Amino acid sequence: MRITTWNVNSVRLRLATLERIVRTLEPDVLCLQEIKVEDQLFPTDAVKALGFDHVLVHGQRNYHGVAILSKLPLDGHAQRNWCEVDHRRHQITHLPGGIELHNLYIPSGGDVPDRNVNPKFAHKLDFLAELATHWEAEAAADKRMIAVGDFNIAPLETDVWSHKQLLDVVSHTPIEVEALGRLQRSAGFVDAVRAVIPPEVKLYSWWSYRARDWSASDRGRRLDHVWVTPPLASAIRDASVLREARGWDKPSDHVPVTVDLDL
DNA sequence: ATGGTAGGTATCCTA
Repeated sequence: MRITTWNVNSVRLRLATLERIVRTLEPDVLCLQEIKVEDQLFPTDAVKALGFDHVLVHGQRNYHGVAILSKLPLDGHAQRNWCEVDHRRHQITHLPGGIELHNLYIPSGGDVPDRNVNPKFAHKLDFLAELATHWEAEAAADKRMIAVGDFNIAPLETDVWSHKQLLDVVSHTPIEVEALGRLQRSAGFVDAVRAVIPPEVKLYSWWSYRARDWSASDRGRRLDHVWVTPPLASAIRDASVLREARGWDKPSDHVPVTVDLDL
């Protein structure tokens, strides 16, 4: 099974790019974040025409929103809110074999990495903590689970273009990296991408729109992740980041991250 | 130290 996660940054504006990504990667399951559209206006017919018979949308107007497109049948559809904030950031379904799939858009956290002056940063940390507490309580490490999405944190030194220069930049601060670490430990998650591509190798999935030349400056961060619980760790076969998609017409600022599992 | 771009919406918010 091939699963891809991609922050699409407006699904309606990006349908041609979505089609090119599907033709290039041929994923069985494609998890989208930041669809920026409410459920009724999601282009369901267009994605079904790409071969995804099973479509689960958890959208909202203007901001956030997640969707799962699948060629495999999906069982159930749950949505979760964290921190009592009505943002559509988390949906859950089941893949064949009873595998629980989580599609996540973790809050970006604003500009100032101080929870006392920046409510968005506090929300990001609280979101991570509440989800970790939830997974710890249900002993999720024993379940067959996949968690994917835009986690908005680059945990490793090689996940950013400059570890030193980003230590005080939201997405790579020690407090965020620790919060993400607790979330990862909460269900014993294996970072499927780093299980394939060694942690020594620099690897990014996001480049700012603001760079004059994103590829030349290459100031990227690895914000998008695919994690699996221990019962699925031995199924990991391959992982890749479609860097070239950042250079296509009408790119998202994120590129797709793909993992192959032998289930 | 600063400002740079993009998307959706409404003339600003979020990333």
